[in-house]
Amino acid sequence: MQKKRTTLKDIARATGVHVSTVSRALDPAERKSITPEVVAKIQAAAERLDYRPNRIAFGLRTNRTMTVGVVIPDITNPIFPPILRGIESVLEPLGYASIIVNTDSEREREIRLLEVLRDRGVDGLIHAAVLRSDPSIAKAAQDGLSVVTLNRRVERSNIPYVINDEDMGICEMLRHLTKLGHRRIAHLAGPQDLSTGQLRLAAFRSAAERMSIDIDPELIVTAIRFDEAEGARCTRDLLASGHDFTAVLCANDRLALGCIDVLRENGLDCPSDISVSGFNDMPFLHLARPRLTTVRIQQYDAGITAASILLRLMNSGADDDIPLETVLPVELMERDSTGPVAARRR
Amino acid sequence: MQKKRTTLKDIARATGVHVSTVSRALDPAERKSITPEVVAKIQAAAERLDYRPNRIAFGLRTNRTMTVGVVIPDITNPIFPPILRGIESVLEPLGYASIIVNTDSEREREIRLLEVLRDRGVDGLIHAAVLRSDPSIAKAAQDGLSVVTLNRRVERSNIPYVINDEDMGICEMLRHLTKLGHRRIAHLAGPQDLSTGQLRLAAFRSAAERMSIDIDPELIVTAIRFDEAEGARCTRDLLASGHDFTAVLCANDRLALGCIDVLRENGLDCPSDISVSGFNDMPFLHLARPRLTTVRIQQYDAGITAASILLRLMNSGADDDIPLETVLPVELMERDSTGPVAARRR
DNA sequence: ACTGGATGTGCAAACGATTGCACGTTCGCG
DNA sequence: CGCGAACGTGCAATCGTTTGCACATCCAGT
Repeated sequence: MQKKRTTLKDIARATGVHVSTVSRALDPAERKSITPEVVAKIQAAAERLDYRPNRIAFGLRTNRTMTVGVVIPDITNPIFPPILRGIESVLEPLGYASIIVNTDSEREREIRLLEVLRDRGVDGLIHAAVLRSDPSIAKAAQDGLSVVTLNRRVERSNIPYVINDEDMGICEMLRHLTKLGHRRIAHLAGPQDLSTGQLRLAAFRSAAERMSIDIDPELIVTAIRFDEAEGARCTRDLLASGHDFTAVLCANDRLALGCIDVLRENGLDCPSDISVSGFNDMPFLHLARPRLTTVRIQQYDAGITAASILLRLMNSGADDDIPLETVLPVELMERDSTGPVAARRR
Repeated sequence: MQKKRTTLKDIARATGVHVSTVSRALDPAERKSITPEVVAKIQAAAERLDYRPNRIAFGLRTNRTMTVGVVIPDITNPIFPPILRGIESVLEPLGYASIIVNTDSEREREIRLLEVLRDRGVDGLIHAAVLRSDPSIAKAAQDGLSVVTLNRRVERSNIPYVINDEDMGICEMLRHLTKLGHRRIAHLAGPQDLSTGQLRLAAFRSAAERMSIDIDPELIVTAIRFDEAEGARCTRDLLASGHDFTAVLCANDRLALGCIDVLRENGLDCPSDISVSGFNDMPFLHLARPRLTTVRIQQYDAGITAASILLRLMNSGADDDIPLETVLPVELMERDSTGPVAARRR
């Protein structure tokens, strides 16, 4: 079907040398061991015949596919596209291609897709969908596959990871809320089987302690997914509990959006009645009203960083000391969804 | 580095048969030519040794990589993730992986990435970023590569394409606006080197003619990109022209968002002063206020359809008659950004 | 002039699978 | 009982590269 491509053999025939000589002449590293005129002749022929190396054959011989796998929960979640572009921006110029797979946060799916990627002989893996304890990925790393995790980390392993400064983000947000006079602050926590959810909850607790704010345990409710529906459900629970609160610090933006919707349904205005904050500053968030106060994380840079570390990992002589942990700075984005606590509720 | 995987040879050694026998026993199509007991023995060994076929070797031998390339302008544009999930939903279960590349609508980049994909020996290509006249992709198709284009089509070629019913969408939107009393309707057209931009403008013209609405040529302004900034610029031009209008029908949602911003800047309210409509109904649009009246296209289904056609193309005996054109239905979404024309402006 | 080390090129074996062909059994049928 | 077809398995080539090794050739040093 495909018009057949020219191979080393074709060039060898055209120039009257052996295919191994052609191979060497075309390889910058080996080129020096070949007479310059021969190299020139071969390069000319390669050019003329429009030679393009067969990556499949290369891969079979060298066991390097120049391909990396990227595992994410779901590409339709808008925080991932910028991350992918970040990854691509460092890997693509070096000749790597990436295969992106969506786990939908399902363990079965994740395991199967991991198999698929390994079957395809990826040289490395960027994993942005690991669970806190994730045997399959730990095993892959054990087997010698280069792995970096992104946004999340797998505990008790030496897999390098790139995360955001969750502590700082939560802490600044809490400070922001207290500065506005809030004391009864609810936390809409993320899934506890994900390190982001867990870290942000822990950060919330410790920051509250440091600032000596009493946290009513009933005001901490845990979502089982990071989405609007769960944000809505948790907020309903919060309201139903009867415990009073003037602000809700949410573990991510989507929970916050769901939260605001339910407040509105119940006749509560954000921010004049209740302040709500998010986390991530996801793309297109600027469309929402009120504009959400949130913590911006560096999505594109996270991709760049993870890819760079993966590169070092793949090329390391094992002597290379790769940083196990990279924490990216975050930034508080004060917008309209948080405001001073209403006088009557103080 | 990688712990080495078990190969056919290992199984052959373990079971005392020849590697070719192992190959056949493991291939459902060839299996019937082997004694059942032998098959059983081989399968058991394969199981025990955790055999996983090497796709690279398979690819080299058979010239099928079970990989498809997906070319899009930019993954951070939210209409693409659902499309990708649609594609994945049909291809992944069949063992295909996809390599996604972003062209940023740059011709150079597109050409280079196309090369990359061909070098990697993709079995087929779904291209959602073609230009109206796109020699490089036409050439690829000519060379025998299976190609389907999505959302756009390349003219004067027999490359199958999947598009939306732009005509119907524009027509219904226009009808909707006229029903609200609008007569002086501006069109914010998309880039004319993209088939969507061109088709929607043509649809606008012909629909207006059919409905006998006079279109002031000065009220048609053309964006050079499909983004908010261009929507803003064009709207400024529109206002500066001094020609009066009560509604702006935009060629896509992002143009509409930019348009509404500029109207607001100029003290004009949408929809009470001027109605604005979009196209695509992109994800997260529901966050915007006013909620944008737009035309919903079937993003996920478009991915499914394109992938299905690609499959037929890749497996066709060439006798198979593949539909050249597939037009997906669209749906008018009436929301808050369009309203009756103000009495004083009638 | 002879030895010895460069230096450049060719040879052939990998990598792990698929597949046309040949070979040796076994079985059915006349 | 014998012949040929059918059946099951093995052999070896092949896909396009890379790469360790052998083998010439040449030149310098003694």
